[in-house]
Amino acid sequence: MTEAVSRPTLEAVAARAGVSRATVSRVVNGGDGVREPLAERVRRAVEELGYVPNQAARSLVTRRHDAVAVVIAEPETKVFADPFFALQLRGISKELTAHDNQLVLLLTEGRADHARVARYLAGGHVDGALVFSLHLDDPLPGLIHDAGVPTVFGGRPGWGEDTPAADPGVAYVDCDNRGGARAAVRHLLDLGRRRIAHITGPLDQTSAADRLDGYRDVMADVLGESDPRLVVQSDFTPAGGERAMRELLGRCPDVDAVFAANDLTALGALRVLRESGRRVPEDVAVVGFDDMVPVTEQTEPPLTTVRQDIEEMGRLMARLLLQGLPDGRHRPPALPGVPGSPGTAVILPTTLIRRASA
Amino acid sequence: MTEAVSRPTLEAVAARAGVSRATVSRVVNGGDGVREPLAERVRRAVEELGYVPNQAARSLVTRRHDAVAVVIAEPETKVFADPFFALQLRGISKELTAHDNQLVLLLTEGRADHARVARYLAGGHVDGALVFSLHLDDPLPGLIHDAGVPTVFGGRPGWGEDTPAADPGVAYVDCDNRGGARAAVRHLLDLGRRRIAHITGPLDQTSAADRLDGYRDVMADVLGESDPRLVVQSDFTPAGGERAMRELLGRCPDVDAVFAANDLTALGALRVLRESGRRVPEDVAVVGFDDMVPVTEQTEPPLTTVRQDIEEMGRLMARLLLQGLPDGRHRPPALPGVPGSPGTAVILPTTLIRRASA
DNA sequence: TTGAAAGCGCTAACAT
DNA sequence: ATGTTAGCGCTTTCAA
Repeated sequence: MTEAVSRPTLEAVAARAGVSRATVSRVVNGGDGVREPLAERVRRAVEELGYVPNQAARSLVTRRHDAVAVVIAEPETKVFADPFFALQLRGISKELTAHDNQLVLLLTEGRADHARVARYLAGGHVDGALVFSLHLDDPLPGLIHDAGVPTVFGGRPGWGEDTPAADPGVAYVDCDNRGGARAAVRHLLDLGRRRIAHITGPLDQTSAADRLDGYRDVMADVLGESDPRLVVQSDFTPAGGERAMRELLGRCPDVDAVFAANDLTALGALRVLRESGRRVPEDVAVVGFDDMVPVTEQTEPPLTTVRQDIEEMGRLMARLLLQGLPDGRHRPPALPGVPGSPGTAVILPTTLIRRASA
Repeated sequence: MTEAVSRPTLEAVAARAGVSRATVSRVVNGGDGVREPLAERVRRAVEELGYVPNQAARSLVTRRHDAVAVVIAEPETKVFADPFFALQLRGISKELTAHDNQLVLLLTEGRADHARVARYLAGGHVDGALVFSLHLDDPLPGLIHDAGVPTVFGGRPGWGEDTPAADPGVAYVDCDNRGGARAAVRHLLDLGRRRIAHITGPLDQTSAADRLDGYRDVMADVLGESDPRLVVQSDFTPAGGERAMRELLGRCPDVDAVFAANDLTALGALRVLRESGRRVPEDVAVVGFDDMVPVTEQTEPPLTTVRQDIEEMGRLMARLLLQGLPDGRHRPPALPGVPGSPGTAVILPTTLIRRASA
């Protein structure tokens, strides 16, 4: 195995360049206030010695780390199976990189990991945290809150004001789940469908709950009352979508449209519909949510869905966090129209993308 | 946004408990050599103040971080699309967690990121690095080497002894790619097939090159000479597998077996074979590599493949790294039969799993 | 513009 | 068994 080598210190560079440590430090940190011939000597010494600042020492005095943790409270398998996270991470990664911050990905699966993550955050390894995929009863937000690290959540946090983690200052980025769901259902109604079913996501996540609310809004509005058997709970996965669709076909064989809580769910539903001999969209129209292009364009038929810009959500989360951080070298400009203050919520719009399935 | 709070220091805990800093430090780090009544007082003070050690300060003196970086030199999209990484990470994660080390995932896509990652490693954030998915001309190993961080590679590194990164001390974990490939091809021969094609992975990765070598070993051995048109280069993806299979069908319509470099490739090949009206395995037998269960069991027909224990590889990588680290509190016991010295290579066996496709 | 010196919060000798 | 003290490598006043 490659062995650890002992790295040169500021002191060594100073000695080599024949200057004081302070001068080297100045040059390394941008070089303001050091005259040229000297600065150049220092740069050469840095180069020759292969000097890299020791971050522990630096952080100890600056209290900055130029690193941000992304905490995902899902098992690896799920994280890696769902393109949603990939897109969000890509957005986050781009924004952080642009401001010279390192992304540190913290995966947690189960309670034991929670404590470890909390310790990591409280231990001062990072300047802030971006937190995802919280469920209603999740203890993680409480722990993170206690860790005292600036945090932005991905998706509206689900806890009420009476929980230990309640904090009027939570910042989060989300899309207009309820509005998007309304648009989807309205579209199905416009198509003349009346027996419109909804396959939900896990209802302990606000995104799923909000989409269900949107569905109900429109159904109640237009049809007065909605048949509760048309709603089946599921879990945002293709397998879950299959199960739900079977269940649905069993209890309401007359269903003529399905609004699936996300594209992966729609994928499963589509499979079962085909299996059962239903034509899409002739017999049953299907609408998804997310618009994960690799999924939606390869379904048979191509999926009509509610588009949200997932990568942009990631980018905004990162930007919101960086903005709120105490002065560092690398703060992005304030978001226009978005106060950088605590408690900010950014809700991105959704748009219906019409393809062939509805 | 949740604001940063200023955390209590050792000093504060000491004052509250009415003891010296050293005593608090001892208690916090295991409590050896502190008598009970005192220790308890300290623990209470820690609790009341919500004290968490500052890692920067601690690392500065101990030179330990209890954190390990996993560096993946692929774009996020690919990392998250390929279950391979998920499995490997799970193995790594389990082993690290068991020894109280934090996993820090560093994704790099492109040269710019390389420099950043190198700085991160050299900056002393982690005790070691686990590095994946290197291509032959990759500058990353050189940079990582210069960073002077103990490293274990996933897969045999591809660079020769003449490159800047050459180091007789590289440690890596791999599976028996060549042997596995031989077994696959031999199996196809035993089935009576003679026009056996191979769809390769990206040949700048040793795993792909080794599998190709295994294929050639057996073909040359048994058939004397092999038709070069039976080998098509691809890239380990389903889409690549489709392209390659089409190409293959075009130039050798008489092909009666395909050894695909991995399961994802086989998946694509299977699709094209079905499309072209070939029956599997009657007309064309197909063997994959990896045995990613979620893939292999859902193909039509179920895929015969060469199994490697990916999660175990991850676990071993982590263990190898931890073992080689200078004394810390959390070193795993030495691997039986595996010298913990630099330059260790662990090669895991592969086994042919017979399903319906060959 | 440059250098000297203090100190970030912690651990580990060394004293007691 | 407990306390005292000297740094770890860096940034940042403050003086020169």
